Formats: sequence, C-alpha cells, structure tokens
Amino acid sequence: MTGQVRTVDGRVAGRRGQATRQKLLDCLSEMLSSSPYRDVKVIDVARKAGTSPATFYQYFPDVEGAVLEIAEQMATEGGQLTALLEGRSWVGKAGWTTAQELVDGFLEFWRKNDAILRVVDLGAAEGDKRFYKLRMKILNSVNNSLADSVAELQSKGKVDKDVNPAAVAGSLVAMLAAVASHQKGFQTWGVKQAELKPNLALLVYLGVTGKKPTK
Amino acid sequence: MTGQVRTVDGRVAGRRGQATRQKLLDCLSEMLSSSPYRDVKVIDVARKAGTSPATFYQYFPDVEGAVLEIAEQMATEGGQLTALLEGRSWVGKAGWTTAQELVDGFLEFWRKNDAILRVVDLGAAEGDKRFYKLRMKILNSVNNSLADSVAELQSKGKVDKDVNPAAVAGSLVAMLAAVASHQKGFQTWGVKQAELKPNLALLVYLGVTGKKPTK
DNA sequence: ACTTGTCCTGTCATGCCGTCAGCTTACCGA
DNA sequence: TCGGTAAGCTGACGGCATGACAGGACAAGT
Repeated sequence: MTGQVRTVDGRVAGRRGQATRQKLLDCLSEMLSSSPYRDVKVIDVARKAGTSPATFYQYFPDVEGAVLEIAEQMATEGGQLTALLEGRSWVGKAGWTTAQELVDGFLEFWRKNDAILRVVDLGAAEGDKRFYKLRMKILNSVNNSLADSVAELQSKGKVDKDVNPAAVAGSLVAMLAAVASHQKGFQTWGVKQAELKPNLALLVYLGVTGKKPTK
Repeated sequence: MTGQVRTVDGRVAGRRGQATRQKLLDCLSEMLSSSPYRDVKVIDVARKAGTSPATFYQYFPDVEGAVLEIAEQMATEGGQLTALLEGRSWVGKAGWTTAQELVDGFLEFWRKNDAILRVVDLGAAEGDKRFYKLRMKILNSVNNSLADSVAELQSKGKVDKDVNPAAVAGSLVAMLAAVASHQKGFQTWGVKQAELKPNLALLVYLGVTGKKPTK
C-alpha cells in the first residue's frame, strides 16, 4: 500500500527528493494558515521552501494536488478519532462522559488542522469528489460509531422508531465540524470557548439518547 | 441610505452602467455555481457578460469585492429567515411545527444560495471580517430568536440553569448551515433528503426544549 | 575519476491581472 | 440643432504566475 513516491514525470523520488517534497508540503500548509486559499501561489510556496516553482511542479500537478496530499496525510491521522467512541457507553454518567470527550477530541483535532480542513470542506461543498471522499474518510469513523450507537439504543426501545440513526449521526457530526470551523465566531455572540463545550456535549447527548444526561 | 452606486474611480453610475454592473454580478454568481471559487477569473466573467475585463474593474476592485456585493444582496433577503421564528411557540405540537418549518425554510434558503454561501463561509472561516460580519448578519436573526426562545424556557424553569442559550442556539444554527452545505453528502450515507428534515427538526427541538417533541 | 540516475533550476511561451489613456455614447441646457 | 459634459467602454500594455523543457549539479557506487 505504501507505493513509492513518484514525481509527475514518473521517476521515483529518493531521500533528497522526498525531503524537498515534504518541505514544499509543509510550507504550503503554513501558507494556508496565514493567507486565503484563493491567494496561495505556487511561486510563494516555492520561495518559502527555498526552491523554485519548477521544482514544485515536479512533485505536484498543481496547488490543489498538493493540498490533496496534505489532506490525505491528515485523514489517516484522523482515524484516531474512532478511539473517541470505540467501546464507549451512552448510558448514565458514562454516557455524559462519552459525549464530553467526543466533543473535546473533535474540537481539538479540528483546531489543529483547521486550515487544511477549511479547504477540504470547500472542495467537498463545491462537489469535488476527491475532497468529498476525503471528508468522508475523516468523518466516517465518528459518524458510523455514532450511528451504531443510536441504532443500538433504538433496538432496545430506548430511542423512537422513526429516528434515522444515520441522519442524526450525520447531523451531529456536521454540527461539530461547523462549530469547530467557526469557533472564533461564537465569541462575538458572547460565548466563551469553555462554555461552548458542555453545551455541545449536551446537544450530542440529547441527539444520541433522546433524553437529558445524568451528570 | 440608498447611496448612489459609484464606480471605482468615483463616477456615479447611470441606468446603463447599473445594468452592466448587475449583469457582471449575475454572471459571476452563475460562474460560482459551476466552477470552483479558486478558478473564477475576471476575464471569464467579463467574457460571459459580453464585455471586457477593464469594465469589470470599473465597478469592482476585484473578484472578492464583487462577491461581497452579491452576498450583501443575499444577506438582506436573508432577513426573511426571521419570519420563521417570529412569534412562534415551542410548546407542545405547535413547537414541533415550529421546528419543522424552521428546518424547511432554512434548508430552502441555503439551497437557493448555496454557491455564494460557500464562499461566504470560507471567507468567514479564514478570518476575513467582512465575510464574517455578513455571515453573522444572515445567521443572527435566526440565532437571536432561538437564543431568546431557550432563555425564555429557561426562565420558566423548563430548561436547566446551566444551559447557555447563545451557545446552544449558535450550535444548532451552525448545524443547520453545515447540513445544508453538504446535503448531497448525506446521500452517500444512505440518508434521503426527505428523511433528513424530520431528524434535523428533532435535533432542533431537543436542543431548544431539552425534551422529546409531542407530535 | 567515471558512470548512472536523481534532483534542481534557468528559461521560455502562454495567459491572466490590473491600469490607463482615449474613444464612443447618452444626456442636457441653450 | 448644437456643443458641452459626464458616463460608459475598450485596446493595449507592463507585470506576474503558470507550466513545460532541457541541461547542469549532485550523490552514490564502482
């Protein structure tokens, strides 16, 4: 699965090549954090990496191609998000803890990768299948786990029959992602970061179980 | 308040000028629906409008400036969203209807303006204050109404004291916006449009009132 | 030192950006 | 009817990013 890294013209990249390639990715990543996606130019990335634009095009077809690469790396890291839900209970006090830790872990992951996640989100919303699949890959682990939890509670009769587990799980995950993207925005509404988390956890808990948490 | 429309170099625009200006906006709007924001070029917009790039720059400082203009128009229309909540009740069956109609109206508005809203969302997430204010302007009406509703229920003791109305309202609105942006995405999770709405309404109702709806 | 294959860059054609001077068109008062 | 004035538009241009190529620099093994 770890296919050799190749240049655009088909050569296999050696140690040095991979290093510059990675440096370009790092610099691009950094630029995405500091300037609008639309204004990121190949020449700037190359300059920042202490190399020439031609070198950039040796490793990536275009900016978008490089972004996909970064996003791919992040997506595999994002698999860790599954751990936030694996084997967790949604019953009683434990359930409330699960909700809290899910929110915590999710926001943290988003905060760490916000620049690249913004671009992935945009690409997906614009209908680009590659970005779309990537977004799925990141969210799927959390989404599936949540949907399973809801379905299980439903089979035990603890959740109404007419609830669609996938729809609820997807909506909750979308909420987490959206809130994470606009964390700063909440400050203008007079909501502090610390207050936000428990309220988000409450919404998640309510959505999954259908009732108020026992704290 | 209806200040005269002016060109970049300060002249007041007459009938013909305003028509061209509007045509440029319309074409840009259309282009945003059909191609990625990053790839929208001034020259393409101008060609589509049957004019020259120089004309574009007579009315707008750059693409972003024109986008802001379109978004501004949309934001004022978005004031209608307030109507979805004004004077509505969150108690009993009426509450469930309120939730349903809110979801319906919100999704419809987003579907209609998805292209421009994507760009506004990106701009806001990237920290651009102008886009950020615009996003607020659109969401504020809904957000404030929701927050008020929660606060009112809270004062009557129907909602826990430790709930932060602004945080809950903001999160729910963010959820609605996010789900609307990625409506197509839910199909891949096997969720149909028609199934999505009631489940969203359920989450909204749960979030606002803290208990299951009586249908 | 020589060979081999990787790695980088100088350079170039192309195309978009953003600006300006200058031409055309519409309006208006005399 | 006739200028005069301001609005409206565009051709053309310097500047810069893009993307392709060929050839030179470099490291590693012999």
